[in-house]
Amino acid sequence: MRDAAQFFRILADEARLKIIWLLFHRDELCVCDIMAALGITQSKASRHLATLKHAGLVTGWKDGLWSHYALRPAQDELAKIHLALLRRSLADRADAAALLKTLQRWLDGKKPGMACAKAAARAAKDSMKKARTQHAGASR
Amino acid sequence: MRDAAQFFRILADEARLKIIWLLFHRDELCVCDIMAALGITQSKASRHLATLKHAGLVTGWKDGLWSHYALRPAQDELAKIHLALLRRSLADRADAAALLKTLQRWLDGKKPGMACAKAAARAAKDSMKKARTQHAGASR
DNA sequence: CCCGTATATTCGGCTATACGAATCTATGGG
DNA sequence: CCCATAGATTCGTATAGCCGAATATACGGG
Repeated sequence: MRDAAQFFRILADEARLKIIWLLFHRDELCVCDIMAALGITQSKASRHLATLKHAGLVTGWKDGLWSHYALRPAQDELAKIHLALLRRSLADRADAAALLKTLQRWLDGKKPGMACAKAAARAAKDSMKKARTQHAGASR
Repeated sequence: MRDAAQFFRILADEARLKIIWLLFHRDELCVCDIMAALGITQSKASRHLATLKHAGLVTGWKDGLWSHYALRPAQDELAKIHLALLRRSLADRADAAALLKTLQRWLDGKKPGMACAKAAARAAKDSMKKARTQHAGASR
């Protein structure tokens, strides 16, 4: 049962849940996509992806400069069913839908040859700023 | 999605998983039952039960000196399905079955009027000792 | 009242995990 | 070569969670 707890520990992080959620809907994403969609720093994106990979939920491969990540067809039965279920239960959450839309917007704006990691970092910083002010506003 | 992560965080602890698992199979248990079955200290049992209660997964009520706890028919859809699934996926784990047997043995030995918390603490200490020596043996 | 019991809570310490910033490592283009 | 880029890793730190021991609370019996 220790490994069951371990498995849930992997899911017990909002950023990781979001990454998994996005990967349900795209075959693959690169690190800068995650940065831009979640509005997080590069190191945070990279670290969480490494965690997911290490846990076996995700695969990653390099293609030149870019690292791509994709969901891994879960080997473990516990994981498989829980992930399928997770997908369904996230499906009717407003923030999950919004997240997909943010990703879509980012992907649409992506031009081949652009400095996409920098653009992603900018986008992330903007969205962090927006989140902060929203928060400040909401707390009054 | 923050609350989804929060929910998984509750499940991300072996002791809490075990408690939930036991409560799947008995209508109610008191703190000393948990201590004895899991082989943990009183404060650990009480704290994890409080956590589960606070998370809404469990209800508790006092009956004289004893506190009883029971699973709470989950209100949240996410929680409900995941718990049902969890139950199924734990069902064919050897350690989960063993845990139930340990509980059964403890309950069978329980006599009305006995100092059951003390007996539970003793049982817990014994099982901790056994686990330690097993561990030491296995690591060689 | 006073005591023993069952449970809750507090305390102090420890470990695990998360984070941003900075740095390191590859890789491809000029 | 050299440089800019994508991503991985390190570093120092902050926070969160877990723990056992000790203490506090609340209840019931004598």
